[in-house]
Amino acid sequence: MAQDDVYPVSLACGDCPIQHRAVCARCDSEELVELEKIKYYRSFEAGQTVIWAGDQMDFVASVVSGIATLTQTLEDGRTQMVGLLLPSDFVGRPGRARAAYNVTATTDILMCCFRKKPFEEMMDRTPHIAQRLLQMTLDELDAAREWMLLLGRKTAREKIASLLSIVARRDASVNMSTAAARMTFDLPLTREAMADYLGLTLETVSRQMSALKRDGVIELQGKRHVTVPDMDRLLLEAGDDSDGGFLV
Amino acid sequence: MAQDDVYPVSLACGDCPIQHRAVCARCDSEELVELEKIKYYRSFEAGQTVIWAGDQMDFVASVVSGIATLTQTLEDGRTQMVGLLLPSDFVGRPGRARAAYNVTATTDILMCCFRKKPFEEMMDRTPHIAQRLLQMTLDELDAAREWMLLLGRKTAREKIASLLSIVARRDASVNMSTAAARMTFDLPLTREAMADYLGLTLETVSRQMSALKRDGVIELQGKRHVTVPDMDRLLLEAGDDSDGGFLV
DNA sequence: CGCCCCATTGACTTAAGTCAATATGTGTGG
DNA sequence: CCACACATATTGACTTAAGTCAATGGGGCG
Repeated sequence: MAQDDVYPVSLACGDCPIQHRAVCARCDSEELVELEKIKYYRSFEAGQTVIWAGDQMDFVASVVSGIATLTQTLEDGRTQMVGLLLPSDFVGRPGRARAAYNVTATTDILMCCFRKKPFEEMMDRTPHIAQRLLQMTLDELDAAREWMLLLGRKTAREKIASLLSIVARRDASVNMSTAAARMTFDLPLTREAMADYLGLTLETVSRQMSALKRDGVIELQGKRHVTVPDMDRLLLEAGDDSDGGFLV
Repeated sequence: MAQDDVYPVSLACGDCPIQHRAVCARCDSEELVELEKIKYYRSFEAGQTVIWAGDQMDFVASVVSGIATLTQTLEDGRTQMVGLLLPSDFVGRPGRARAAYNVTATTDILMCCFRKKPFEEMMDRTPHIAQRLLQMTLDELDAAREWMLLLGRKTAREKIASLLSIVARRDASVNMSTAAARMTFDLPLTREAMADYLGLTLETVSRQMSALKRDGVIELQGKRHVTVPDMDRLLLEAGDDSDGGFLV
């Protein structure tokens, strides 16, 4: 397992940027005191592996800042990303001893880790945590299913457009900016990571990015900074159901 | 929405074939009494639609017997299966008013429905239910992620072999038969449903089934009855990690 | 400056899709 | 009981989207 920085990061739950969205979101102050006792922070640099599939895992964690990926691989090296972990997302499964997926830091990340045993015990007596985790897991399942539609049925161009709109939407929600017609954001993934996300090769990703640029759907400043002049156009290219209506 | 049979089916929880695996698995007898009050049964014939994506959904349910599918579609009709519902699987999401997916009965099915409002209220005060549902949802998420690897990175032949081994494994677990070298089972899906599951066309499914037959990996009795002379061989064709080791 | 990583582009191959004809099988009514 | 119709499945011929292999380009950092 990769070496991580273990310099003492300290952060009171009350000052935590993800407190309102993380697994602890519903906890009252008493419960937070209890969580403080079993938590510790770890940070990883961009590119580092947080944990390998199959490794013993004695903690569960929340991503505090940065981006990490969950990937699965076939023996011959083909790899598929199966999760994109953003701030407030949860890593690990209570009741499971070993990691099921590779977790890799895509940017520098900070994770709030809970020792697994005490966390599990606490979950058994704290419905707030189990309820919140259930909600988050159901959301992830919905995301996974939308992703399955993308992987199984969309063309390369649609896949790229879908990924770009997902990143744009998330970026808007983080920056509290309203979803405008024209949007600009950073793409936190390499072409290879995009390919692993979308079930494509990196060459195809590159070609389709160029094609979308040529067709005026996107503009590129450098490799990673994207401007979408017309979000509706992008959404159309993504091929999703027109009514971007959200299910409640 | 399709017409369903509402003839009065009645089944005490104590006699329920899925009681030990369903969302109510952890409930004590007192809790079961409460559940009895808010439950009712509905049955659907093979081919019927249980609910359309977007429809109001005033119940959640467990599949008691039979098989149903969850599908998602693009506007132009491309469809992708995103869930295969077997006995004891749960349908619907507490806290959500409308169905997110199309639910279709593949065989005749019986569902144990709970009125949504009272079920949600009960969930809030009954940790056993939320805990069990969390466990089931985490299992589904794992299955969805394995499926994503299949959709994104496997070849048509590997996809078919994977589906066959999943069905074989499930069949074995239902029949309590040990996973033997030689196995025989029914394939409860049409070629089209298989294609929707695997992100392929039905022609490709047909061709690959023929190829696996020609190569001696499977034998067919009629369209739907499959014999696998050597499960290890099939697993190999599925391309999964050799150690079929299960994560706990 | 030059190296390294990441990305782009081109030429060619191939797996899977499309369109279409044919086969198999099942249930219904004459 | 047969024959017809309709569903489902198979197979063939051809097309195409995406993959592969390989060369080239460009930006950032020591």
